Amino acid sequence: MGVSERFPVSLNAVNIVCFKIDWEERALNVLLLKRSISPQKNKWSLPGGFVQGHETLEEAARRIFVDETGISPAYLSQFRSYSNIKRDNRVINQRSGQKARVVTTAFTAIYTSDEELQLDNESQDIRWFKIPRRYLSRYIPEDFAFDHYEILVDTSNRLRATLEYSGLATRFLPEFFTLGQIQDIYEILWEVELDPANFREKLTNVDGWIREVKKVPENVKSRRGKPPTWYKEESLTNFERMISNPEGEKIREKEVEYQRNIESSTEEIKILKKK
Amino acid sequence: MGVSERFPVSLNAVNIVCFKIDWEERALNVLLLKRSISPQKNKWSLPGGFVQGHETLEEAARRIFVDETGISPAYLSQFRSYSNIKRDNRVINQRSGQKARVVTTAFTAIYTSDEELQLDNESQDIRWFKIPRRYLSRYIPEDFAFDHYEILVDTSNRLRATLEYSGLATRFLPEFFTLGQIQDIYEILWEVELDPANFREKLTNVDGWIREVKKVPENVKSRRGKPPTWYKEESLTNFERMISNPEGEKIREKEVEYQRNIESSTEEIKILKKK
DNA sequence: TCAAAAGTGTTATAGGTACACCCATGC
DNA sequence: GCATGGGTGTACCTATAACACTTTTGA
Repeated sequence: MGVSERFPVSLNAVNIVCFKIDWEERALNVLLLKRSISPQKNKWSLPGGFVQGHETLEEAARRIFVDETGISPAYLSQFRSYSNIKRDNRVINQRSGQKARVVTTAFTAIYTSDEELQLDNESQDIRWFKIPRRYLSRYIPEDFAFDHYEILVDTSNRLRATLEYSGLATRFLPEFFTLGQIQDIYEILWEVELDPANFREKLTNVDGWIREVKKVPENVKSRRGKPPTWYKEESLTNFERMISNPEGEKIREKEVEYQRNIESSTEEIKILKKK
Repeated sequence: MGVSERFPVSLNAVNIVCFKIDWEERALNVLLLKRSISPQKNKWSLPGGFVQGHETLEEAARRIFVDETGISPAYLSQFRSYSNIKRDNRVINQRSGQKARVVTTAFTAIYTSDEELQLDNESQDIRWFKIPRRYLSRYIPEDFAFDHYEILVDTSNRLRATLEYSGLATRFLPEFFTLGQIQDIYEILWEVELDPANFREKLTNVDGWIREVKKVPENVKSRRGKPPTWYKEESLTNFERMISNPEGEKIREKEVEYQRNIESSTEEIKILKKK
């Protein structure tokens, strides 16, 4: 059962849900690995692994993600921990047959570049998958390892909901960007069309989020149309007023559903109070 | 270091930040325990303990909270995990001297009733502490165990910020409540005064959150003034438009600061990408 | 009858939505 | 010139904020 009753052994893992924008398809993508080792061999999974004794969850997430994918995320932040007992309960000592359950902490990551992915030796395939808001199952693998499908769905719902009241959108963009590109992020993630005039109005009324930069960044190839004003992120603020999503009701419903799920998971056990 | 390099031992704990409203003082309170065991003996701490192998984090949080306090929370939801290596690194085997680090997952809990607290044998004192927005240190103990002060501050900032776009306020109230009581929650947590007329307007425009109930609940002692309309929570929605906090800027700033902190904690390690 | 709490109404201002229009550039 | 993406202006409507006012009760 554990090292002792007092200190039961459980293993701490992390999993990284890494998003990027596919600019050609105008779609949100997520990075998945096909496992080549047991358990759950041959199934698709989120990048992840065990936390070592000398590192924080955040450090583990970054280390493991870089090791398993060959790329480095521009943003990495804790989402929540998953601890269903059945999610992963494995033998940790072949001789004694001792088993331990695995608690994983899911991280939301954002990747902004376009480098080549590198397979490590625990995976047989690595790919970006399109994750649309609807009919998700048509675009992603059927055979997910552990509870990684659930983690993916929770994380992407939260990501979409978060855009309404935080400046996370700019984390999908390079250092210098235009207002039109911020609008693109919102349109791609929400799968809606927004009025450019009103959207810009909204953006320029958010304090402390983005700052105009005078010089045009290098490596910008000129194209048709008026040259845009360039901006850079100042700080990742939360908004005073929401940038409201025309399809927001559906996304907020999913967040409500999610809340109900994580709450009900505690209702199963009834404990009598001491008296 | 661990069971093996592959499966490093780390201990999973939970801590519960339990809030309630002190209606007499019109203040937000948090429940703290004074430890009577090592480590960190005689320091004040959040209720918490180790997760057993057969239970989820949520189940552990509820079990431990009930055991340690004698009361049962009306709301319990994961906040985030804390994994600083120095936060708690303890000997788990006296013979071998084997040490293990403790990762804790903090939970936000809300208590709505007023039953008597029960001390268990690992604590020498249990008390509700007032946690105002400013000059917090004047109201809470100086000697906090582990990183519990940090957890308390993060959690209460998040709680205050969350009210702007979610219906969490009703979780501080009993099954049946009035619009005035919802306003009280906002006023107490934000330490502001809100216009009753405009506040009611806002509330009645939120879909699916609260529902009018025709009958007057029992045990309501009549008092001066027009008898109020009674409501009950329908579902814990996220709002389409924020209920904006006149002091919101300061609270949002704290959330931004917090975001910066948890992000920068990953920046310390630089890892070269494989090529 | 008056104080207290709940609840309604009114007005000025700010914000949101829809849409027409202007600007600078490459082809 | 004209298509293209960037950007401004305006009219209309809704939301918010401030505050006066009415309703219903207990003492």
